[in-house]
Amino acid sequence: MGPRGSEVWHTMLDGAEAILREEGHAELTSRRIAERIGVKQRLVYYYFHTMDDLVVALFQRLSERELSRLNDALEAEHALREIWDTNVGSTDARLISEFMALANRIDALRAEVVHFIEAARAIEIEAIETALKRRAAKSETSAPALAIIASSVALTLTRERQLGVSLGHEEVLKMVERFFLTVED
Amino acid sequence: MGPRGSEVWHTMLDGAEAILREEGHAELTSRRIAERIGVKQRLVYYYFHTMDDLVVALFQRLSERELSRLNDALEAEHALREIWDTNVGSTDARLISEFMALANRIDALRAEVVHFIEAARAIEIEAIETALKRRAAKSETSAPALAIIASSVALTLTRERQLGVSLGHEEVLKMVERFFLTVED
DNA sequence: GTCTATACACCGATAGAC
DNA sequence: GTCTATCGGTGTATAGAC
Repeated sequence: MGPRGSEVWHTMLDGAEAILREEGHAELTSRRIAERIGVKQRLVYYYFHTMDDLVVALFQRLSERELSRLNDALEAEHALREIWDTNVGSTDARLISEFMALANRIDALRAEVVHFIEAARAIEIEAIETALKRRAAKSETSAPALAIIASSVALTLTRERQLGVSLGHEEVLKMVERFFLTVED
Repeated sequence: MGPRGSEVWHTMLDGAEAILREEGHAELTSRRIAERIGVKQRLVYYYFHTMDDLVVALFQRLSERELSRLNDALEAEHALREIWDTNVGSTDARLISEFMALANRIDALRAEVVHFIEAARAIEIEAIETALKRRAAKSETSAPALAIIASSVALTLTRERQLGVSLGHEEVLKMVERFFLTVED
């Protein structure tokens, strides 16, 4: 396995990520990656033993960045709102759906996905608990339940917006806004 | 295009659906379908001009069945609970994720997915409105918002259960149960 | 309606030179 | 570390016989 973390290594993952976002996993081949970043196909197999390894590494890199981002948000004043806005505003639903389909097939990727979901949820639960405590409001509300609801809805809104569906979106956004007003300023 | 709705036509879609559920779209090829149902590959192209056509037809068949099921549930006494239980209990999250990824690539499929989401949501909104009216409770609650929340959460719970994640599931199920007790006896 | 046979493209992966 | 060259396999799709 080639030097993990090297410049070329990152360049290859950059190319792979762009292909996955723009064209989907059917086009995510060693040849397309090499063509895109201007090297020969053989080199991809120098840095990643198999294409599955490359996909797992790509998800790991993305997962680490996202978890780091979530941890940073935890320090912000309005952590909840920041997490929500980012999830709804800059999540790439297509990228996620491609990874989900790939995880059905690649065991190592599925393990990474599970780890990410659990780690992200733990952070989000913490953000919600902090917000609820600060307002000392509705202590009977379950933070884990809210965490699942919020992340589920955020993903759905993003996916549907990208598909071109908007039925009910306005109403749910209003409801979320009302919730924020009760727990954060 | 071969006889749509004929016996062989359905057999082919049955095989395709099984492959998609069990092995994913990477294995959904004309050769594998033919092998699985015991015909020659050429025949697949007699009934479906292209593999994309087959995928679209498969989703349409599934979509029609699901919408019909939802409409039937609307007639039941506890429509909401029935819809919820089916969504959480017998939805195949893997099948959905495979279709989602395919929809990123196949325009005609994306159009079918959009139609399904909108039709299903309309039915679910109706079920929620009926339940809310019957109890004359919380008339300020938005049915479209609840519809999005419920379907989002149901899909997440199903997907995560199949992945092996359970963090927060118990809490959200309790919350749903409490909601049912307030609108449906 | 179902078959045999095949054209053609592209894939993952490896051998081995420089 | 990057390359040329290549192998074996599989995919979509079509020509055309029966």
